[in-house]
Parts: sequence; structure tokens; C-alpha cells
Amino acid sequence: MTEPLAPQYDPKAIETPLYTWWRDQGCFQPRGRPSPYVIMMPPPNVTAQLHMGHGLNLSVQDVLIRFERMRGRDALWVPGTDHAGIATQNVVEKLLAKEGKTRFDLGRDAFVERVREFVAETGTTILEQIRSLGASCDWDRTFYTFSDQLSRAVREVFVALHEKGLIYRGKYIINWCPRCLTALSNEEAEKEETDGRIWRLRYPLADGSGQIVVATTRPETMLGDTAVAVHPEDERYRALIGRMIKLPVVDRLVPIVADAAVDKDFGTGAVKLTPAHDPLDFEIARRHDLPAIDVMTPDARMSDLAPERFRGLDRFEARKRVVAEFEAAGLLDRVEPHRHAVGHCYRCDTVVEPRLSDQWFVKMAPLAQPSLEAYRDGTLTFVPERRGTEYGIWMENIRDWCISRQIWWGHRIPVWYCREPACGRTSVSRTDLTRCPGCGGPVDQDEDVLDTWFSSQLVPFSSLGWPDRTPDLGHFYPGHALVTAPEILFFWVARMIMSGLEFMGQVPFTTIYLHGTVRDTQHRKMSKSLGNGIDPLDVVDRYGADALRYTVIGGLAVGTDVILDPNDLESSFSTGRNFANKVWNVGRFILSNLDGPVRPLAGDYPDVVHRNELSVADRWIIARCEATVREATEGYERLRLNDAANAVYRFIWNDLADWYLEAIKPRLYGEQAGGDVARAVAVQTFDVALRLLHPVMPFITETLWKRMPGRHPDATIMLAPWPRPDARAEDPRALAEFGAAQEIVGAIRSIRAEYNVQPGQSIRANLGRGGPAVQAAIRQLKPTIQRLTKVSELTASDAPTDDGASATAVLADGTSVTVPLGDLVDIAKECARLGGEVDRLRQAIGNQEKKLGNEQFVSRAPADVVQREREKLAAWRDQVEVLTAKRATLGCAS
RNA sequence: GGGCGAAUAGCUCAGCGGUUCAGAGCGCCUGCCUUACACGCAGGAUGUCGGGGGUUCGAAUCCCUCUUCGCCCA
Repeated sequence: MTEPLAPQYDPKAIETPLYTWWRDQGCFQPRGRPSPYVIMMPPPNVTAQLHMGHGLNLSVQDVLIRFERMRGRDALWVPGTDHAGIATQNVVEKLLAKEGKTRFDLGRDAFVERVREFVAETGTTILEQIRSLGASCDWDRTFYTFSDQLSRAVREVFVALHEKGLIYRGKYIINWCPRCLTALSNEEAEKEETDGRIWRLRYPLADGSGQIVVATTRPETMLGDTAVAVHPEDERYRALIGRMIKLPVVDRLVPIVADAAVDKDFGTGAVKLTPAHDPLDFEIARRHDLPAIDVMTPDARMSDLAPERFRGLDRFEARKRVVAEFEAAGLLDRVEPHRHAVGHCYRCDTVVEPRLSDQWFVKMAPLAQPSLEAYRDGTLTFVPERRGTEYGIWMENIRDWCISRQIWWGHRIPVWYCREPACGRTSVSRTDLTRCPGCGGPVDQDEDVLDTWFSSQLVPFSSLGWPDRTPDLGHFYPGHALVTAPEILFFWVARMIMSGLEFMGQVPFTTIYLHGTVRDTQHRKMSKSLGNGIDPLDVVDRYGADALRYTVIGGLAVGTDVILDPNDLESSFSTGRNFANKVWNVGRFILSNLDGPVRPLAGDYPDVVHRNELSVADRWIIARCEATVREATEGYERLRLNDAANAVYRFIWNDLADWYLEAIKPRLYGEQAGGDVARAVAVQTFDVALRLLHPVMPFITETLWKRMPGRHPDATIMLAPWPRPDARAEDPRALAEFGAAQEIVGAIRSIRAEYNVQPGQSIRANLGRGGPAVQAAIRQLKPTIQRLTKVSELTASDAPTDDGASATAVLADGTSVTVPLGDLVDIAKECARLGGEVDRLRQAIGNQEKKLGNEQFVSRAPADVVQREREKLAAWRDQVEVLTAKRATLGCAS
């Protein structure tokens, strides 16, 4: 640990061993303190590979958990994986397809076994990948939604809800994926804006006395039509209500019915009713006692209930044929383009087919009510706020949740049907049944499995041991923050809240942080199929986890997306990488300038540094450090992580490195007295900065922190106390005085650059007598100013210089900064430059005079504002005076 | 169709309910390998804060409207 540090930060040499060390030391585990702070990781799918979305999501969680851990909370971050029913089944089916097999060739048991093997092999890959990001989660508590423990919770919840009458089975229109061959919930059927068409079809009246034109976006479903509906108050059709239609193509007689659910203004105002293939039609049909004819097979081909010539045709092929037949018969009124939202399967993007089928549902309204309350009464906080509005609207319009899936990979529905026709009893059971509890006859378990989210929603308590009342459950429930992407607000977050309230009586977390999405420079979501993804492991490999973390956290304003360029990782992550290197070198510089014990800055020690030993620069950096503690702490607390990260960035780079370390070099090198004090201040403020930065950049901060003097080998920054604000460190005077010195240095450097003074060349400079801050700066920081500007002789005098060939700048308070430059000065150029300044100021003065001459402003604006504006005007007038005097000296033409 | 959000330097974004707020990072230009860092140092350029209207002494900042883009829900 004492070998010299490399001039460039090399994350590779550090990160993996450090992560292992942390883990071995048990740093990621809670310590049994009284105030827990808990985050549940949104479990990635067992089939998932780490992508930047995870990178962002995990970085945020780790920042929060590390922050709270350092603040003394008993921090627990629980990792886990999701068995991901459809997704995983799809993956394995694809593998089988390569062998020319289907899951049906294997049979259910063998297939499930096959998936289990697959998961056993690859299911934890992503968890290992997560480690390379530095995630400080408690691996001993890793959960898996399909483990025995969590499966028990799933079954308990199903049975309990059923006992409460909140789970029912019925024949309804659900979203069906014809590729996955399963039902989907409303949330899983993602609406996508699609350019489609409206076909207007003529339906002749049965008696040949006329026709009615219906509008549809799915003509093929007319094969299953059982009625035509119009609005009861629609004058156009009133006379037709009750008459019969002879359906073309299928030659079926169907009635015209009236129902208020029909939208008079859509299409022609007359709709065809296909109860087996449309939810609204289904509702209307129920009210009118109309039959439902299912004309499609599960894979969306025309079924035996369609006319023979259509049977076996794909739905889109059937659409063309139906339209062609209408056209041939002269019954196609017209076709219009139409943009509408079409449901797509969220796993395979196939167009979802509304389909009539027998499914299990959860009755949601009773569960939603308390969850809505928890939002309204402020128990739940959404970040950003507007997500709460979405949540509220969704809860208010809650619809029942279709939870059965016709797949094989998942929690099988714990329902058994008696095979004895005489009994036929349906049993819902916590334990597996082999005999009917009623008649003792043989039973068959329901074929379906549960929606994956049915188990994910339980994670906040099932991962802690529920339904057993474990110590973990008592200590760590309810949790605190939930960090995820807004896409799964309804899928997952809302349902966790509902189940948490139902089964634990308390919301599972109180803060819901919904971060943005990682996109490419064209603002497209990163995805495998677009090939615009960024592999976080690749980024970590090249620039280190800290660079990745700083880049995404620092660039993440609340609720906005993170834009990264997959084609230029260098420019995407250079901010983070460069900053890591800066931190490294600040540490390297400080450490390499420690030649002995470092005096403490505070505390009851004989060698403690007394306040009167501190220079202005020392007091300035201490005050700046203090301000940074406040800013960063507030940023983390308010989940404005970018503000926190950027505050520390500015402190380390712009204050500590650019100014303070430069200012104290003479003291460190022994050219000036006070080296020991400078070392003490540098060590102390850097130590604070490392702690403030640790949540965002854990590896580099730990590495440097451990090398700071007097550190015990087992100490870790992860458990170092969070810096506390200390009002005694505030120092407005030091801020003003050092600020004045910074201004002076800036002015002289500008002049040097303007006139191309060689960097090595010394110059002279004179400062006019300015305000108190400038005077104090000259008195106390003269050597620093000279050093930073390479000025050999710095005078302070209001007397005009004898050398007219000089360049001049003027500070905000009217202090003139004059640099005699002899031949280097081009008088004409200097005159023009100063003239430009004067013009600019005069214009500002004019505006300011107008503002202050305005009665309304002076009387209505707050007094301190007016006062400040007056001072501004006075300062500008001073500046003009100084500049015009200088122009006179140079003999500039006015 | 309904609801919501965004539009600020070449790029990505801050600016958290009005009067030093016109900023940061990256990029760009100039000069420097100054014994921590060229992943660096110093200096510099760039924006009628999407258009229009309004409220006000004063508006990127509040209100209305239009345009463009994005998200959610029907």
C-alpha cells in the first residue's frame, strides 16, 4: 500500500481486488444498527446481459446506499434475479429450435427441466457482471423469484387472495400473443402508434331493402360478426334498429342492435360486432345476449368456424381475402388511411390479438384503493413528481389483472380440478393435491402458470423471508427507496405497493425514484436489435467503473434521459475518466508532499493547528470545503445526484487543484513558512472531498483514502463518517479576499495571453488601490499572486505609471491592473481594446441609469435590490474613469 | 382523441416559482511537455434562452398561444 502511485490512474489494477476485499470484510452487509435503510434491486431477468440501462439503474442505487451507509444507517441493498417466464421460455425455445425441436416434442416436465438447467448455468451471469460496477449489495441475501422460498410466498398470496374473493376465473377478452401462445396483461400489450387503414364495408339488409356501412380496422374479424350496433340516438340509423343483416362472405343473418357504447362519430357510426375478438364488442354482446364466434386458432389462423376457404389462413392473409371478396362483390365502400395504437407483445413484439378465453384474474379495485390513498396522503413520494400523477390516474382507472399465462416456465397456478364428473370440484390449495378433498377422486392441476410479475410484486417482503415472520422481515420491512425505469411503474412498482399494503399493512418503500432511459445521440433507446447499445463491461474495462458511474450520475438530471454515443465511447465517458485521473493526481500530489506526521486540524491534541496559524488561502479552501459539504449532502438527500456529484467535481478540480494546491506549493517546498499547516489543511479537505465523492466513485476514493496518513489497514471509507456541516468553517471574509486575488490573477493572465508574453518571461504589474478585499489580498496574498502570474515586481499605487506603454484591465470594484510591457504593447491595439471596454461599460451604465431613474423600480423593487443596483452603477462608473484615464496616458485618440 | 413532459452555445445538459443566470462538461481556437496530472495547464470564441402575445418596475425563469419532438393512456 505504500508503493508510489502511477502518474495515470489505472482502474484495472485496483477495482477487482478492492471489490473482493470489501466483500470479504463484510462491508456490504448491514451491521444490525437500529436505523435501517433498505433498497430492493429491481431483479434483472435470468436471461439478461448487463446493458447501460442496468448500469444507470445500479449506479443510482449504489450511490444512495453508500451515502446512507456512511451516514450511519443500517444499509441493506438486496440483489436478486427474476425467472422471467415468457422471456426465458422464449430463449430456451429458440435453443430447441436450433435442434429442430419444439417444447411440445419434449413435453412439459422435460421442457421445464431443460429451462431449469439453462438457468442454473447462466442465470447468475448478470449478478457477476453487476459486481464490476462496484455495487455494494448484500450477496448473502440474493433472491430469485422462482426459489422455493419465494414460490411459497407466491402460493400463499394466491390462496389468500382467492379466499378473500379477489381472484376469480372467467371467460373474457384478453390480450393474446399468437407467437408466445399465451395471454398477456394489459400492461404487457404495449400500444404502438401504427399506420393502418379503415375499411368501410357495405352490409346489405336481409330483405334487400338497403344497406348499412360499417367501419373497421380489422376486416378479417367480420367472419365472426354476430351483429351490427348503432347508437340508440343516432338519427341516421334509428329506423334500422331491430332489422336483420345478411353478412356477406359468410352468409349469416345477424341483427342490428342499439347500444349507447357505440361512438356515433367514429367511422360511419355503425360498428360490426365481433364478440370473440374485441373487448368492447364483447361487452355489448353480453348486454344483448349475442353469441360469440371465435374464428381464430391460438396462432391467429382462421379456425374451423370460419368459412372453409379461409381456414388455416393467417389473420393478415385472411384480411386481404375478405377485402378482396367485398371489393369483387361491390361491397367495399372505401378505404381510408388511419393511424391508431395497436397492441404488441412486450416480449416478442408480435401484434397482439384480442381473444376470448378462460383466464384467472385478480380483482384490483379493493387493492388499489389503499395504494391510491398512500399516494394522496403523501406517504409515497415520486421523483420526478409527475410520475405520481401517472400513478394516481392508473390507480383510479384500475382494471382487473389477468394473471394466468399459457406457458410452462413459471409458478403453476395452485388450483386442482376433480376428474370425477359427479364431483367436479375446484380446489385451491397451499399444498399440492393428489386427491380431491371433496370426493377423494383423482385431480388435475390447472395447466397455466402465473404472470412473472405476480411473483416480482412480492419481492419487498418475500425476499426477506415472508410468509415466515423472520428477523430480517421485522428489521428491514418496510424499505425506503425504489429505483427503477418508468416503464415498469405499473408492471411492478404499483403492484408492489398494492401487495405490500395488503399483506404487510405498510407500503414497501416511500420514495420512488424513476430515472430516465439511456439513449443514443439520435435519442433512440439502446437496444440489441438496433445495435446501438453500449456494453458497460466494455466501458469499465476501458475507463473504469468510477468513470462510468461519474458520467451517468453527473449527467443525470432528475427525470431526464441520459444520452450517450455508442460510436464514440471516448467522448461519452471522458468526463468521468478525466475526473478520475484528476482525483488520482491530486491525491498523488498531496501524498508525495507529506514528509512526516500530519498535524490535526481539530480536536484536543498538543500539535493541533490553531486558527491563527491559518493563512487566507487555508481559510478559503476550508470555507469552500464547508460549502461543498452542504451542497453535496443536500444533493444526495434530495436525490439530485448530479448536483451532488458536480459540486464535489468543482471543489476538487476548480478549488483544490487549480488554486489551493498551486497557492501552497512554496510552503510545501519549504520556500515559505507554514508547510505543516498547508499539509494539514490539504489532507483534511481532500479527505472530506473523498468521502463526499465516495458514493459516486467508490474505487478511487477508497484507494486514495486508505493511503492517507494515520489510516488503520482495516479502515474503509465505506464506513467512514459522513462529513458534517460546521458553521465555524464558514468564512465570508476569506472567500472575498481570496476571490479578489483570483480576480487579480485572472486579469494579469489575460493580459499576458493577449500580448503573447512568453510563459517564462517575468513581468511587472501595478494595482490601483481598490476596495478592502483587494487591499487585503495585496497585503496577504502578494507572493501567491506573483507566483501564479509570474510577476517579479507587484506594486500597489494610484500614481500614474511613468511608462505609458502598458496594458490595463480593471476589476469589478474599479481596481486598475496595469502591466508595463514596453515594446510588446501595440498602442493602437491597446487603445482599441480599452475603447471597446469603455463602450461596453457606457452602454451598461446608460441602461442602469434608466433603470434607477425609473420611479416604479426604485419604489417597488425591494430595497436591497435597488441598493445593489446602485453599487453596480457606481462600480461601472469607477471602471470607466480608470479606463479613460489610462487611455489619456497612452495618448489614444478619443 | 385525452393527459404529461421537453425546446438554452456545434453536441449533451444545468439554471430548483423574477432583479450579478446567460452557465457546465465535451468539442473548437491560441499558447504552453511550468519537478501531481497533455486523461494536463493558461487564455479565448460561440447563444435576439423555439416563434408570437401577455402580466410586471423587471421574465430562459410566471400566464396564454403556435410550432416541433418525446412519453403515457384510450
